[in-house]
Order: sequence, then structure tokens, then C-alpha cells
Amino acid sequence: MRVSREKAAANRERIIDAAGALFRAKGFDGIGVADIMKAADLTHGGFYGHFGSKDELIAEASRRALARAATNWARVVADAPDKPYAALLDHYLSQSHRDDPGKGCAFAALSADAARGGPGVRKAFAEGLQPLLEIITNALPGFSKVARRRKAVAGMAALVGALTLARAVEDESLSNEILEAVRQELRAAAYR
Amino acid sequence: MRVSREKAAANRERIIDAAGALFRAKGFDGIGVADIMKAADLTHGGFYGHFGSKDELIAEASRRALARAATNWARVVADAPDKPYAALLDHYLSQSHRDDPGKGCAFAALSADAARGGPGVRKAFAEGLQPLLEIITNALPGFSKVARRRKAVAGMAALVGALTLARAVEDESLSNEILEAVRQELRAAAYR
DNA sequence: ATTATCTATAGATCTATAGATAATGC
DNA sequence: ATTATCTATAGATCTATAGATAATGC
Repeated sequence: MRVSREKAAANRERIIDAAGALFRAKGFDGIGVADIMKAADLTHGGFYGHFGSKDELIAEASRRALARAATNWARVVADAPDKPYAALLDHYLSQSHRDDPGKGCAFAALSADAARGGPGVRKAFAEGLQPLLEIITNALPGFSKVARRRKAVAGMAALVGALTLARAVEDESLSNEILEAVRQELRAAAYR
Repeated sequence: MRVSREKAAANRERIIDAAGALFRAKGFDGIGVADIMKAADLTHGGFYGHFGSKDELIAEASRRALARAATNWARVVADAPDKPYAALLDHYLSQSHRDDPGKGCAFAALSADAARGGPGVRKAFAEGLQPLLEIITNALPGFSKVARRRKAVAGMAALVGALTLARAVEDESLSNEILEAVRQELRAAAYR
């Protein structure tokens, strides 16, 4: 049955959010349109009224998840005005973040998938990365602007790599070692 | 037609190598058994004489690719006895490495896929990571053993994250900036 | 009358298996 | 006789579409 224009817009949002979580948990190729629609409490066929293709949803869900990361980071930083960068590190490199990819950072969960994807997704990833780099650049203490930008980019890479590796290894003590080592090294490089 | 026992063993090797390259290029879910067998110049049905399942091949191809990374790294380090760590950074963070995932580091290409995989793959990733960490630990100059291990783990995370992000972003100058920033920061952290 | 959603299905693809084939190795 | 490979196919799943349905919004 048909629903109101307003309700239809809300349904679209639910599809994007469901897709964002399921893609992060299972990868772009690991979940189908039908299961995403089921998670959004809609039927399979209704999907193509909202999106032209699965690729279109992939790009849209990526944009959404990456933008949400930026607002989360901004909140974390704002809540710790004295040591914003350290707060970011603690937040990102936590065990709870590692253990719940579906709600976590889309860069850690989906960058490898994006690298194999089309220009649409890869554009979303490039545009989604810049705000996070700016947040880190501004959160870093001291140094010149150029040095802070460089440290921000390198820090971002270390964060993403740490979470990705920590999730990939079966060995939990190795996984914890990765999170802890990156936290200590990045903290030392910033507050040296 | 049947082939000799020796030839059959060689066929198995070809399947593993083809799978290693195709998995890195397209992900575990992005390539099928039939296409892997075609790349190995064999027919689809023959696969199940060599492996019990696709998952079994995923674990085996991961072990192979990760072990090969260790021998590559050992060579790079041995070829630059004065600055082995810097040589490793230059080698890993090159544009040619970024632009050819199929022949490159399996951690950068497949860690996110492995994180979603079964215990077999994740065990292969845990066991494959240790040799690389040891190579970095030994290549790092100065510091205590504990400090070098910590720097090795953090460095590995930064390398993997850098390559993954550099591949995910459509923007080439941003991609190059990532490679360059991580190279400079890791070099500075080691040879400070 | 328009349109958001649903039902049903086409067509492609994927993993896995069964049975046939033909060369090896006893 | 054994067995590595091939042909053919079953059964599941995936993207995308067509046509029906029913509530909204002019």
C-alpha cells in the first residue's frame, strides 16, 4: 500500500541507515538489496523506487556514514577541550569500537571495499576524509599548520590501520596490543 | 583428462597463486571459484578435488600471500643494511604498490575482508602478522626492545592504513599526500 | 490521478556435487 | 585400478524489472 510523501522520505532514510550498518558489518558484496530492505522493514521490490541501483545506495550510505563520523568526532573533541586529540585516540581505539564494526568508523570497515568500487564511492570517501583530517589538524597541539596537517594524515592512517588489523587477527592479545601501541605512539608524537 | 601426480600438485599451486592475486584485487566476495579456476587454466569442477570449500582456499591463499610478504620484506631489509626501516617505508608506500593491489600487501588489501571471515582466515592473519612485526622490530634503530616492538606495531598499522586509504580516495593528490605524510612521520619517529 | 509499496519473476551468477573421461602408476 | 580433471547441473542467491495494489494529494 502507498504511504504519505513524508513517510516515504522516512523510509528512504531507514534504507540508508540500515545499509550503512549492514555494509560496515558485512561489506558491500556481503549483503544484498533484499536483506537491506528487510532490515528497513520494507520489501525487496520497493528498493528501486528509492534508488536506481545498489551502487547508488552504496555511495549514498557511504556519504551518510562518513558524515556521521565527522559529527561524532566533533562532539568527542568538543567534550575534551584540554586534550582533544588524546580523547579522539581513546575513543577510536577502544575495544568496543573494534567489536562493533556496524556502528563504527566507515573508513576502517569499508575503505578496502571502496578501493575496489566505482568512482561514486571513491569520491564519497575522498570527500568524507577531509573533514576528519581537519578535526585532527585542529585538535593537535603546537607545531606549525603544515606539521599538524602531516601529523593528522599520518595519525588517521594509523587509526584506520589499527582498527582494521585489530579486527582481522584471531589472537585477542595481539589485537589489544595493536590498539594500545597505536594509542601510545600517536599520543607521544603529539604531546611530545 | 588425468595428469601426473606432480602436475596435479603444480595445478594446486597455480590455483593458490591465482586466488591470492584475484582475492587481493577483488576481495573474498568479489571473485568466484569458477573465475579463479579459469585464471589457473582449469575447469570449475576440478576445484573440489583440491579444496574442500572456497573458505579453505581463502585461508590457504591468505597464508601464502602473507608468507610471501614476509620474504619480500626480508629481502628489502637485507638490501639496505644501513637504513633498513627507511627502505621498508619507501618500498611499501610507493605509488606502484598502491596502484597494483593484486600483487601487493595482503594486509592492506584483505584485512577488512578477513575481519568478516571465519576463524580459519583470521588465524592466518594473526599468524602472518607476527613475522612482519619482527622484521620491523629488528629494522628499527636504537630504543629498547619494548619500545621498538611498540613502534613496529604502530608503524605496521600506519602502513596498512595509509595504503588502504590511498586506494580508497578518488582524489589523487590526497592519495599521494597520505603516502607521503606517513612516510615522513614514520621516518621521523624512528630516526629522530 | 498519482505514486509508494508489494508480489512475482526473469536472468545472471555462485557454491557445490555427480558422473563421465582418460592418463597415470601399480 | 586409481585418480585428476572435465562436463553438466542442482539449488541457492543476487540485481533488476514488470505489473498489481491501495492510500495520498490534487
